[in-house]
Amino acid sequence: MPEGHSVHRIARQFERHFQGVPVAVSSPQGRFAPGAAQLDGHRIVRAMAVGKQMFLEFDHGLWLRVHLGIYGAWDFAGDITAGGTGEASTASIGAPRLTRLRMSEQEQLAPDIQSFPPEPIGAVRVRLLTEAAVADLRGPTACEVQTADEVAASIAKLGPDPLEVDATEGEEQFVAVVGRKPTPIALLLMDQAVLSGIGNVYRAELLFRARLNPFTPGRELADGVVRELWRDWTHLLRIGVETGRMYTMDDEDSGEERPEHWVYKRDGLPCLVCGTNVVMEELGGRKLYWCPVDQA
DNA sequence: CATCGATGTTGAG
DNA sequence: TCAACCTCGATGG
Repeated sequence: MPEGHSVHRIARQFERHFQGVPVAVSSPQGRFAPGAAQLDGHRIVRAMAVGKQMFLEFDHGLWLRVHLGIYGAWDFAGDITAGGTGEASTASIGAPRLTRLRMSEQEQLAPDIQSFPPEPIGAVRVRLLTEAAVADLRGPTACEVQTADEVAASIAKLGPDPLEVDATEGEEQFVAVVGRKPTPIALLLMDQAVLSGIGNVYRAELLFRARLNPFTPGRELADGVVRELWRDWTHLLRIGVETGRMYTMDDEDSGEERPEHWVYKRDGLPCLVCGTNVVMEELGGRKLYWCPVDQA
């Protein structure tokens, strides 16, 4: 479920609380026991997010690759901080508070844990445990140990992630690929081999913000329009990573009663710009929302 | 309390 | 094209 911004935030949590210290790796559920044994006791030296995938590098050269899929989630607990760079630690001067934070497409604080480490809840595929913090992974689509070469191969299959690649190179690559595809732009934006990290919410919102017809073939779009899509995705992704929310309306301070999004999940409701009813259609097995007038 | 559907991807057919 | 993966909040009876 999470789109790219969440994965960057999760990687940030690992950098902040798990990097540089020995990590006990286990698989309470059992399904990942062999992989856990390969990593157990080593230190995490790097956490990297590329699109919707996260890669944790350990000090002996092996990596953990995780993709949350549609309902995977990380639960962090212990002496941890929640959220963005500017937020203060929850640890007080005295005993650390035992915060519990669930990170999936949404982030939510759960009631503090009573003892550390807490018992695993449900089917925990992998548990990463340090002296101060614990991370439990549940329901992922992918969770595997990789060599550095395998990591490189995984990343090579992915289109550019604006926060991971050189901005100019990423933009040029995206423009070049879109420019030769007959595929509807709505499908290209969701194609992780073309551009990394966009999911169904950001897809619909980016297309509306650009006032683009979702069915326009990539190669029929002017380069400038495609560049603007890249730049807007970069913009929205940055906001998402900093806030933990999928802000797409650029006016957080306007009325409290405003909808969260321009068109996503607003089929049958009036377009916020022109009043025409937003429509929904299945495309490539996913629901696509757009305004038939503003995005004609 | 049962059922549905989801911000995703893979792989079978 | 569609089921499977196997979680969990929202919805309805």
